[in-house]
Amino acid sequence: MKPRSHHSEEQHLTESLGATGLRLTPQRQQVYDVLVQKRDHPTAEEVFIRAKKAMPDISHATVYNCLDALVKSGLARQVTLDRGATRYCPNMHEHGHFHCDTCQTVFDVDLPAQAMPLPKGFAAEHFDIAIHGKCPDCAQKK
Amino acid sequence: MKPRSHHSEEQHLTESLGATGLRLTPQRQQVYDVLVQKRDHPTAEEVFIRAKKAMPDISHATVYNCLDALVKSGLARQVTLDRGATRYCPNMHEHGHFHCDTCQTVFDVDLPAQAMPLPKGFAAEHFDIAIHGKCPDCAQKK
DNA sequence: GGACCACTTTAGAATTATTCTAAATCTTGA
DNA sequence: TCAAGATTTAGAATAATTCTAAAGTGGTCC
Repeated sequence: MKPRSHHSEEQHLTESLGATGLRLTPQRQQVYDVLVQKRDHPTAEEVFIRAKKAMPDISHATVYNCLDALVKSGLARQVTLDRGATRYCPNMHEHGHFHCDTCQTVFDVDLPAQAMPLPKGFAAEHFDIAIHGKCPDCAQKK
Repeated sequence: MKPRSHHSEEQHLTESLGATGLRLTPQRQQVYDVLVQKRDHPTAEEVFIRAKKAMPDISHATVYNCLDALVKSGLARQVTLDRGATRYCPNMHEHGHFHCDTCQTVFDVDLPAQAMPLPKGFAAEHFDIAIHGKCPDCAQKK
């Protein structure tokens, strides 16, 4: 048995997409790269703008399609805070999002393995935890 | 000292809005009533449609304005689930939202007094917890 | 007992976010 | 090589929200 040292990113994408019946395409790769390169929770529009730099012909609809594909395949998460555009995050580790109401930054924060006690019968598949407040810097500046 | 048996809803609204520098208007009252009468987490558009029945001249922008006023005054919460319209909820008791991916219903669920351990320095003001999965009925029907 | 001022509402236009459509392109397996 | 299915594309269409300017409302200070 050939030892696989570690999955390359490409392998990882191919497998995750494949498991959902989807293919890895250059556009999906590109959109994923954008998410990973700057983990600032960009909106679809921002992803579009960044992706265009490397791939000028990519279209708006494709970015939405790619983001959906990544989300469905468990490669990215949607982050919805308030009204306004949905944001995307490639961090699949269990975490929540802290939104600083002052500087508007979104931070990933580790959260305790969700022992969230739900009423009997509810079957949870996914938790979205958004916390609003002030980040350390803004809290200090009072 | 005159005993105040309990706040009337109107008093409650007037006080909460007042504390934020806002007035209780017939429109705000109406929008609040819509939220309280059917607690199914309606979107702004749905609130608009329902409010129009009792107040045919109310406008779209006013509904948004009223909802914002209620949220700012701590009389209602925004509920954002995935992409798509924001929903509103007059339940100010600490709770999270369970969204059934099958029947699309949104349930209020009690959650443990948030002992959510945040990294040092973060000052949380508000938690939004959305859980996706299957509600008891849909989970059973398999 | 009206003038004033700040707050609100209104209709509709404008903007923003997302989805849809139909045609062109690419992939893959037979 | 072909056909079927998946994907991308530009642009139109729709949905969600915000903006704008004008008109309405209410309380208060002479």
